[in-house]
Amino acid sequence: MKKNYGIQSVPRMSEEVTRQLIQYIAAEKLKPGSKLPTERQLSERLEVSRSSVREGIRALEILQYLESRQGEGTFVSKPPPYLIPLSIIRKEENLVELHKYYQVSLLHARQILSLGISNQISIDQLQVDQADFWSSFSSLVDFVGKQLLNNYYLEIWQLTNQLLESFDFYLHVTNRFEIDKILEAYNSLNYTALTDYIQQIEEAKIV
Amino acid sequence: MKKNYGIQSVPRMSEEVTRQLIQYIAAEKLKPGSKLPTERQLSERLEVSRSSVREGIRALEILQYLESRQGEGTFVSKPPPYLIPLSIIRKEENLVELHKYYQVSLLHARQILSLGISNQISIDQLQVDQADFWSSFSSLVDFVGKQLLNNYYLEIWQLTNQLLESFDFYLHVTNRFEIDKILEAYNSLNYTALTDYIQQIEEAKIV
DNA sequence: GTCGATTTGTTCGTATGTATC
DNA sequence: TGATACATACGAACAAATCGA
Repeated sequence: MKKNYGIQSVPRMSEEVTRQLIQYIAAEKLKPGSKLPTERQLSERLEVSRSSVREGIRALEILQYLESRQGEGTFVSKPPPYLIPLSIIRKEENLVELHKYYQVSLLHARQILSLGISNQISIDQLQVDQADFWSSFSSLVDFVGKQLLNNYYLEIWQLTNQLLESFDFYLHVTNRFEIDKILEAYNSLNYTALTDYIQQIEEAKIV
Repeated sequence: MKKNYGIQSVPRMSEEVTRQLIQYIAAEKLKPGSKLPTERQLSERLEVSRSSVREGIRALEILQYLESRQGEGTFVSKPPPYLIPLSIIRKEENLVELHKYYQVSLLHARQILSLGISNQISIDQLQVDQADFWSSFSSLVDFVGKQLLNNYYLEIWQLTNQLLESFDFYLHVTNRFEIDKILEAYNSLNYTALTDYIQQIEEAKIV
């Protein structure tokens, strides 16, 4: 009885290839322009078919991380994109790197809430859990973000926030914040108070 | 002498598949959770091999746009991600959609320049073309952004800016802006003047 | 300029694992 | 339990592009 534990039942070969490729490039410190082993070599080393290797490469290619040219080979084209899905990264926690996501996340949270105020989006119907700041903050941003015309702010925020959560990053934020202060600033349309508080959040100590 | 300048000489089948899939989903107005035709059906309809179909699906899967489950099928998992590379989109200009990118782009430009000021990043060495506002503005953001610790701001900005440029979006911005005002505000560390001006840029008329 | 080796691009056939009924 | 539908995976073969001798 082998069932779906958690995310994915059976890891896909092509996904494994993607992971290995990222790891390989990092380990070998390959710069943009560097050539990767041929598909056949990768196929042998990783002990998967060439089809699977190709699928793995194709995924990294749409992220503009790799580029393969017929008759030449496959090359590293850019530094690893910030948007590599959770399922692929799964490396050790890197607080320095995660802190960058934290900043990007808060930038968008601030933007979403600011626009929420200026567009007079009411949050009366929102239920928040006073006890857990980050979960209630997430609910707030999510709630407001979904009602904005520009959905990209929310998308980037969700992406970064999701990543931070999955790595339990918020546990490393030692400062205690209060969701009430944010809700109060929001409801009283106090833009400066809101941004100031988010500024404080951004400057929190990470341990 | 035919060289590969720019994009790509011959479009790849798998890339064509990704394009078609995006188009198909949009045309059929498929919601998250909707099932796509089977790989074999797609293979027949698009007249490509199953391998190519799979490669195309794999690319959209890492963007978390599709999700395929063995024994079940392939499903739409999320609305089209904002980060779909230029080579794939290539649809008609959609000013409404592009305007969202414009907003995201300016959000990051503002953040980059603000951090540039507070980190006292000098722009004395920067050469700008006074005549073309957007090209000089790009140079500025790029120049400052590269010197920040957090490279994700720059990455998102580059992504959106690149897309806007490729669709000649800036030609639709009728207002005339002056790069000097921005440079002056930046050099005099006048944070509010800077953000105010960028605010004006964001509110520009698009025709 | 041609030839041959290398490498990615593409296809097809086959077998297997998984989910649903 | 069995049957069906579907994705997963492999390997062989050939096409097309690139590069160097």
